[in-house]
Amino acid sequence: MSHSSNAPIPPSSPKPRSRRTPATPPPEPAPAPVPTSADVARLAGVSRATVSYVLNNAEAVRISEPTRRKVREAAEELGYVPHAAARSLRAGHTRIVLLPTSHVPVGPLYSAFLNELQWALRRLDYTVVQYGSLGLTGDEAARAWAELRPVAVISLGEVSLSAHNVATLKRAGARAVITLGPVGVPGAHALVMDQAEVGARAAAHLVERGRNRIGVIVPEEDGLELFSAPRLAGARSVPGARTQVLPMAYTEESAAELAGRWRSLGLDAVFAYNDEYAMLLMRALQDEGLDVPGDVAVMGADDLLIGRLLRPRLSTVQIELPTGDHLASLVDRAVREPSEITGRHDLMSATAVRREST
Amino acid sequence: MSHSSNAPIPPSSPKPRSRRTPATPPPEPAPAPVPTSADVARLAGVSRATVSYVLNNAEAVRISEPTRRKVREAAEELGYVPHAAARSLRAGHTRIVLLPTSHVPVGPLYSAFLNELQWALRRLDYTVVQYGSLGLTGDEAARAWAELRPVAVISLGEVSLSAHNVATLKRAGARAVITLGPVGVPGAHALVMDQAEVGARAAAHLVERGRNRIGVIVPEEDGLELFSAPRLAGARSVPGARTQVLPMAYTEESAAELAGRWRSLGLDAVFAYNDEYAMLLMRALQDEGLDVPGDVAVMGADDLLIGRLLRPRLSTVQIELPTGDHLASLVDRAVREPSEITGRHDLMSATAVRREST
DNA sequence: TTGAAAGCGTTACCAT
DNA sequence: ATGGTAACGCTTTCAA
Repeated sequence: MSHSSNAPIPPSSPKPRSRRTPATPPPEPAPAPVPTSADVARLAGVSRATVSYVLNNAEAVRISEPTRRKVREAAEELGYVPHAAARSLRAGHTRIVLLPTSHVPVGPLYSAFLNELQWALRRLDYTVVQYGSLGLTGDEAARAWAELRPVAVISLGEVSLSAHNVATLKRAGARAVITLGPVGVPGAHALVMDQAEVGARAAAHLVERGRNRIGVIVPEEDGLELFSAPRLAGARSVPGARTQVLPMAYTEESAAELAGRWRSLGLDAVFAYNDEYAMLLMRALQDEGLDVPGDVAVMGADDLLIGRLLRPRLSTVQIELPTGDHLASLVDRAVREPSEITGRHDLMSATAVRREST
Repeated sequence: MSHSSNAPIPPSSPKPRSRRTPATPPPEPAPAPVPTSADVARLAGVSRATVSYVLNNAEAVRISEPTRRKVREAAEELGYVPHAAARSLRAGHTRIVLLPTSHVPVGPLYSAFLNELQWALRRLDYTVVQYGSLGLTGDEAARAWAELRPVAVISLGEVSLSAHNVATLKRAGARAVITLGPVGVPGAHALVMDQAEVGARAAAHLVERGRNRIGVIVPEEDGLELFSAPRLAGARSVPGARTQVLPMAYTEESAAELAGRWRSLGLDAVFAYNDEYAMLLMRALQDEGLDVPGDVAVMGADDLLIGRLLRPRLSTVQIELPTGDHLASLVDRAVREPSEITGRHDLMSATAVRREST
């Protein structure tokens, strides 16, 4: 186990030819080797330890000003940049927050939210790794994520994690595994954002307005079930509401097709996945000669700006989301003191907003 | 400024059998140590080398089936997951593609594009690291990115890189530094997506339709200058177009305010940043009693679906973007054979689409 | 067929 | 005030 690597090095010793792994014979243009702290040390005529101290502003040890300058200049000259992987290997932990991504944008509201979250995490000095997990099982995903040794994982529910998967991640060093989905996973911090409430508010509102034969628009696009399924379930759960599932793609054709057979459906209201789908369908219904809300009440969700620009103005479900900063600091707290935050935390609230379309 | 290593996270405490450095006395809840390949080897009664061979399906060496099973079972039992950082440290390179992010969503079109790109990269087995670079100078950003030793960097232009910065990244092992912005950086692969063309097409279309006093809507939101500035410049460059800059926020209030003083501006056309801003303004103008396109022609950009749902239907600039797959494979080629792809590649084309608003 | 050991780049202890 | 050195977890010759 003795690592007698580069033995006592005279400051003037010539630089070794090639330090790179000779895995493959250098094709032709020998790639210039990445400068290491050892290179800096050699150039500055000091030890690697000293380099580390200087560059990290270590306070435990005192380094003379001339030495500091020498080291800094050497680093500058070589264009030295420390190696994050080596550092975290040594440190025993990373600052990686892993964010699994579904492969379809789930709408402007959540895109903005996720974006905000990333920024907030970045501000707290975390490194956000976006990990696409298309079609991975819980086991596969957990393994793949664990390889990166993230200090935290924030899952929206793209993959359904078992308690065992959470355990795998924790054993790999994750101090916080957070689920944002409707369902809590045993062992994980559950920050509940239950989309079911959205559907429930919408349906309840429609029932209140005297409608009870409610069509529910479910996007045909893949990857949205995560949001659309709970919303549908929520709508179904409302007493007095007779719901009917209506798949629709986010295209004019699909909307026109649905609108074309609308009269035969015998519905007096519709709740769309979100305001965008609602707008699309409402336009198609109007083009079909139907009156909104006279013939059919239309309800959207997410309270997007476009809803207010339509005529009639779109009734919707307004969603109160935590700010990215808030969630980020929650994550940060969970990382610092894993035991502190636990159990379910409700983060989302939904309210029906009546405008003119219902 | 960021010393991610000196993070306020207590190092994992020592295992009873003392593999870890007993730096600090165990706080309280001794976190179980992360199992390593050595642990697997010990449990399976083989050497670490054998473990590596088995788990990586090494073909150079033949391991007996019983041994393989023993190793696999041991790994399973311990929930062993290899450590990506250690692996890439040893390997001398990573599969990280670094994607700097601006802190504001630049619109549905580009969000979707970036999302697609991430997926395509993921499919090619790259790890996408989203790196927020708010307010970093080129030097700072290059350093921070280089620490991760990404094999490729895809910059949209959030930070302006110098040739020196590109050199830093390459010296840190980046085989491809790709800029998607309008301007090429010396030393980088330039995949040009020049937003100026969008503005030029829009203005040219308006001039063709007999309008020449053109207002150009520029978002007040931060982080969009990256796109809006070139679009504005493009519009200005069109002969015969007299342009006027009109800052506007993406809110009803801002739009109403602008619409309120519209008649005093003496304009006969407007080109908005994108279809969303166009929709917002068009509604405000209509509410103000102005006729579109009679009193004022309205032109959007990005050819979003909503534009086709409006009345009058929104004229726009359709943008032909490369698919995420295409760009990903371009990146992949650049990584595999850095010399092959070089120089400027034009990736974007823009076409004016006349509907009813102009 | 398997094992011992070197080394990737870093940092932190313990000597000078 | 500095420098030697071990160790983080992994892969890969080289020997046995």
